Amino acid sequence: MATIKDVAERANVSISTVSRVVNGTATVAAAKRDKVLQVMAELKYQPNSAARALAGNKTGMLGIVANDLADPFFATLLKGVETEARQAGMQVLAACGHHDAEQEEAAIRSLLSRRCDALIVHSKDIPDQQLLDLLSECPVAVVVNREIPEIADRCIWFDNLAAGYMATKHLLAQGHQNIAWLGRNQNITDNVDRYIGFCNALGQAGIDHNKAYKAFGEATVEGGYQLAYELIRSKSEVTAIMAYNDAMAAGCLRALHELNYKLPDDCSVMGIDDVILGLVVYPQLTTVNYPVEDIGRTAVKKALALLADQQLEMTNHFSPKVVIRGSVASLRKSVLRKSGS
Amino acid sequence: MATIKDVAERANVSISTVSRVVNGTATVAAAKRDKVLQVMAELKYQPNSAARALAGNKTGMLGIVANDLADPFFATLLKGVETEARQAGMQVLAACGHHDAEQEEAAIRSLLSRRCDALIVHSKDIPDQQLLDLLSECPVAVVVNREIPEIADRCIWFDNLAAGYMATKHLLAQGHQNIAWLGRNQNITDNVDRYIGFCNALGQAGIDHNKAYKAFGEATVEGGYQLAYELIRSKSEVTAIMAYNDAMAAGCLRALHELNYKLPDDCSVMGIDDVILGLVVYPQLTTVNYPVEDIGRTAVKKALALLADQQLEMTNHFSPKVVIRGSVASLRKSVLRKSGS
DNA sequence: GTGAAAGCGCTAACAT
DNA sequence: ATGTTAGCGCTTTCAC
Repeated sequence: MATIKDVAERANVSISTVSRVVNGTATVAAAKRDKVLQVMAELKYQPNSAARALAGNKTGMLGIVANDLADPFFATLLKGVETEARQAGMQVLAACGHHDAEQEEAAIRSLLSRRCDALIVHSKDIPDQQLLDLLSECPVAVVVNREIPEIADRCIWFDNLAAGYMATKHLLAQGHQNIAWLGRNQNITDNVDRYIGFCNALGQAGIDHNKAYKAFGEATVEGGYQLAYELIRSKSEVTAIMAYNDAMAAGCLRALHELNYKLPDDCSVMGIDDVILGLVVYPQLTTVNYPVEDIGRTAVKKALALLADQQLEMTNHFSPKVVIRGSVASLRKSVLRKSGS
Repeated sequence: MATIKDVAERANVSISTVSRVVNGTATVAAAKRDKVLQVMAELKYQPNSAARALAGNKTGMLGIVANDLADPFFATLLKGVETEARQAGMQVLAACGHHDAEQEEAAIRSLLSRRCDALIVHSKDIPDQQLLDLLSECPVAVVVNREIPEIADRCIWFDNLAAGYMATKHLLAQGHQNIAWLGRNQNITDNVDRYIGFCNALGQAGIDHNKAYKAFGEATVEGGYQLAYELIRSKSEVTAIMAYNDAMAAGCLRALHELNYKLPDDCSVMGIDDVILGLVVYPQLTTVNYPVEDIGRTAVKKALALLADQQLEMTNHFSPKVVIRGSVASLRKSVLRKSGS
């Protein structure tokens, strides 16, 4: 591939002049500029980013650590990040943690090694202190979906507790009392917080959450399916299911269909996340919106502001919002229907 | 961040020695090696990839051009690419084309500029010749989901025509005759090929495809929904819908539910792609498997082989496979049910 | 086994 | 407005 030197020689100018034309860092005589531009095209010149990074001490790359790129949740986060980064002329370098502490660390290290100008980190498996330690090597790092007190101003998170609370409140408002919790069998903060929100709402309604129906499994469509299938067969008095996330809720819906439940009247189902899955199931899922794409964009904005040393004040805390669709019915209606059949 | 020089000084060795320890390119006396290792840890040394790339003339980066990272299809492709790349110790650099020729070109250029060792390209909007021209600047490029005669050996594609054909055959085998085609309103080869497959199957069954029911719209859940809704209301004699992809098929299912169709008996629906959406809808979608993740992995393997100058012979052509789930019923059953109601 | 030194392609002073 | 030059941090000969 052609280098800046090749271009300079062919255009009879110095490499500085070529550099100026490429970067627009200073004015160049029109004739020379045109000649350079022409030669660049002829030679299909593409500046070497490695050399640029080395000389200029910035790479123009934004690193992002996610868990699993195929998961709609991370894919959406990534999209938000990419959109915003591209607008700022930066490239996104993605590395996967695969829900594993060691791989998460390796992912961060490789991004560090690439000298990304900034890092957006989604990590659940590395302990706070170790993460802080790793990130201390990075000029700018923003943490998403996690709150670390020491760097609270560089954390962007979603209020999972409020999400669990609001979702459950919504179910209670529809008259449901026998509400089951379909949880995730993994103690990450998301899960714990949503569950606490669930318990709080129940407690406030005078329902003892210890007596609430609960089942725990994998946070996937399949996990939700299996859990719901078992639960409903043994506890037919349950009139509403609060799932940890939309994937589980979708599995849940499928199980109920298979058990010939008429939805949503025979049983209401509520999710949290608001991913695309909720739009394709029938009935469409009533859920709580988790603005992932927005979070991704905000994380990048924050990172860019930090890079530019602007103290740009912005929310780093996103609140949930209930999205009403078709999977939750009021209990009254359900009961009427049941007694009628 | 610490440099190789810092490490060398602190360990009382030359930078060459540090380099040797880091890369294992030559044996170093045990004592020195240990000292270097220790200092590296103390200083949290991370080799600067830019400098490495510049000096070593390879970046260890694999570039991938996709359209939209949030689309489950590309997300899965990306996952396959990432998995395979990571095993080979390479990092993935993603750039988006956003279904637009100019942006696709910009994406490729930026990847070229980054001096990726190899490129995996998914491009639909750039004409063959221009794409060849762009890729000629890249040491190794593999094209996915497209066949360009000049570089056929570096193309990995899926037989869309066979997919359309097999899917339609499946519908015909269930006795359906009034089959509607829910197509994409954009002439990319995928769409055209699948449609030709559809027509061929129909023709073989003695059905004039010109008279077949057709509707075209956006290849999304929403697009499928709207199209199906309109189509079914005006052409109730349709007993089966062949959708361009799973997303449209999912939208289709929703429309039918809303029209109070009993599925799959009142109307069968078939998709193509086999993405996660098909597992959450009810009934689960009968579709044709498109092994995207596999294609992603194969593309990387091919790229790596090319990099290593191995002439590794491998399939660069993936065939479809029908995946039978619950959204297609045999016509006989449907008719019986209809006359009985 | 180890160190010195020459680049890799570029940017950013610094001259002119 | 333009050219010269000194690095950026590393790999890789080439000597010893």
